[in-house]
Amino acid sequence: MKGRTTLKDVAKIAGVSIGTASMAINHNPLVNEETRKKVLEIAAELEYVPNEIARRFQAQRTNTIAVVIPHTASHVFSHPYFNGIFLGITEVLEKYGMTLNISTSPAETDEQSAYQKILQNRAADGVIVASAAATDKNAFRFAQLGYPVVFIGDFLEEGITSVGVDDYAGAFEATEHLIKVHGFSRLAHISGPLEHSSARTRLDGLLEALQAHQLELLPSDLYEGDYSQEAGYVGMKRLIALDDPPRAVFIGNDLMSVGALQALGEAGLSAPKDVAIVSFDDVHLAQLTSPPLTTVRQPIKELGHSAAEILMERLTGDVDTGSWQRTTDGQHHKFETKLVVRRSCGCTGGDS
Amino acid sequence: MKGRTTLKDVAKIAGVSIGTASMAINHNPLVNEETRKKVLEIAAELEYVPNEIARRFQAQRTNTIAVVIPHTASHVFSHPYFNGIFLGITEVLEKYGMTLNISTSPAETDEQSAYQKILQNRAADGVIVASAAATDKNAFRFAQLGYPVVFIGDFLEEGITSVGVDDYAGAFEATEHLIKVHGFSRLAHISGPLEHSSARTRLDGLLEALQAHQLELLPSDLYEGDYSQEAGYVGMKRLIALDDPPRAVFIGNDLMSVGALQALGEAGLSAPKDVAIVSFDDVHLAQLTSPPLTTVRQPIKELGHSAAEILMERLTGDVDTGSWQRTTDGQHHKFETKLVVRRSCGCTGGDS
DNA sequence: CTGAAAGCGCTTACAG
DNA sequence: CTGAAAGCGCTTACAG
Repeated sequence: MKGRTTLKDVAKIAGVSIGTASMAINHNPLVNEETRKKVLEIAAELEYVPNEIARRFQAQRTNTIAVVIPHTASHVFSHPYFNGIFLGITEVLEKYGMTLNISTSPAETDEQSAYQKILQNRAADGVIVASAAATDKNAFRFAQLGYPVVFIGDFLEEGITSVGVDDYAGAFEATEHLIKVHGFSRLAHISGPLEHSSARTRLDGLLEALQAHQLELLPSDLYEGDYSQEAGYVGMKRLIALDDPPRAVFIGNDLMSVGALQALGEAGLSAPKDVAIVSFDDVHLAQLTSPPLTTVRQPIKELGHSAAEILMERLTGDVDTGSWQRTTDGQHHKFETKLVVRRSCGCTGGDS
Repeated sequence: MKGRTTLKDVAKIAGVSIGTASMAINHNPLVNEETRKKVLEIAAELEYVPNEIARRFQAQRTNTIAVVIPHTASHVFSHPYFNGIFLGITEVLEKYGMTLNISTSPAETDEQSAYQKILQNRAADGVIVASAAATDKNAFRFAQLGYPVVFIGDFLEEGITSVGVDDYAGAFEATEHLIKVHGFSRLAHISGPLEHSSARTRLDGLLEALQAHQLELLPSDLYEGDYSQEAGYVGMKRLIALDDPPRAVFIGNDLMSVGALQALGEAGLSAPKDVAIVSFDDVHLAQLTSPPLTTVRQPIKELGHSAAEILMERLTGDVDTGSWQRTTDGQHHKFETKLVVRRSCGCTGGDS
């Protein structure tokens, strides 16, 4: 910190100019072998470490990728979904020597500020936006300002690159499983926040599957949650309090299913005996509940992975071509989902 | 990105010097009210955003705190413990407008590199080290280099500030619960990696509690794990394969208990009927297993919180006093633990 | 109250 | 192959 040795010190002692010292240290082939050796030697002796901030300033690059998640830190760090996202992103950033900057909001109602922090500082070379509402305009500002940006989720706007999952097919399959395998003719649904396209699309998949079997969703059988455990708890309480409670529920994510299971337990009920449950995500938790959850697996880590790869491609691609608008701009990558059958639906299957 | 408007642009159009423009934008009271207004107006018009990298360079501060965890990203993001740590840290950094930089290692055997990344770059104003082995010398380099650093865990070296938990008392209480409440006279233990002081200290607590009741730990009743679910699984398999398997196990953390429960299930056994289990951590998972875990609660989020607060205090304290070696240097903060009784130990208690 | 200058530590053309 | 200079965008003394 204090009096750190600088390039200037190294250069002086090595008896060369700062420029030469710089090139030596960066292994620029222009510099003479012997000179380089000497410089490196002195640098080692003085324990010289390049000042990264100065480098970044010089290069006008931060070597940082921001992940913007317009929710509170508490939300983000308690939802296993984001863990998977972070893991995927981190793995690729590590490869590129980049750093991850997680930007959350101080209050759930103040989603703006997660964006603001990045926009204000411009302290990132690129941005990944996750779990934003489809209606969230903030997200688009990054793109407008020329930031390389990749969305995780369904953003079908022009010119935006996104990676997502086939929520529709996943929900459809989950629904059909309850109808065709278990013979239910009435399904309830605890959804995520419907201004999120993931929640909306899962609902659509459910509705279509119902319709394909000439079934309908009763208005009282739909509870809109927010993907939290609490919401699943409340939602299930509501459903079982109905005069004629549903016997099968498709729940928008695993965390809500955990809450739903709790609500059942408290009411002296259990899944799948009283209520069959099919869920979405297949996070680690899904195997631990009792019964373990039948759930639509989405490749969460791969989402992060792929978002980061695409972003890095754009960042390095930009450097190569000098152009800011080429490459994958506006593409939508979609991963397949897969129903993992465990026991909450009434199957007696294994526990994989 | 490209042609961003700079202070110079603003200054020119506003018809003032760059210095004045700078002061105006930073609300320096020296500058005349009218001048400031004009500058601000022009700045808004041009959508001027200060270049944060330049600012950092100028101030030689990164506004970033590094959290160094010498494990792989995959380890870090799958252990709920770290979620709690991140949450606590993030909440305070948000308050100070600082950014979090999570530094992990590409390979579990390569713990060095988590440190290296920070050391090399110096791209952080301060460092929090978590989950380092007691033998891990790397950690001390930060302090040697004059970095403000706070350890999470038990680091009783001179001059190092740490925040930790009373592992000893927690383990002692857990052990006594099994002995005194449930009447066991033989306990097994699945520990964390014993080069980590948390694991070592929990083992010590167990041993002391046993000894206080004239009991001993059989060598074959100790399995050294690594805090992973897998380790708990393997450890429990080993224990139940003994000729005379133990009927009660103290397990070093909740994640291993999850694995242990799996092993029991596969063997057609269950807790607490066949084996009573008391665990450590009380992460979210602990409530979800069946049976829910009786476990020693440690205030994980508070650890992160407190580590970050201490660090920020030092960082801002340093600024105030201009001295780098004052304040909390070398203090050890210790949080209390508390046994949360659920059902894995054989109690029939509630589920809180 | 404001302008001109120096400087944070590096890298990168440009001469030589 | 190397040195001297310019410059990345800001802030902070220092004159005036």
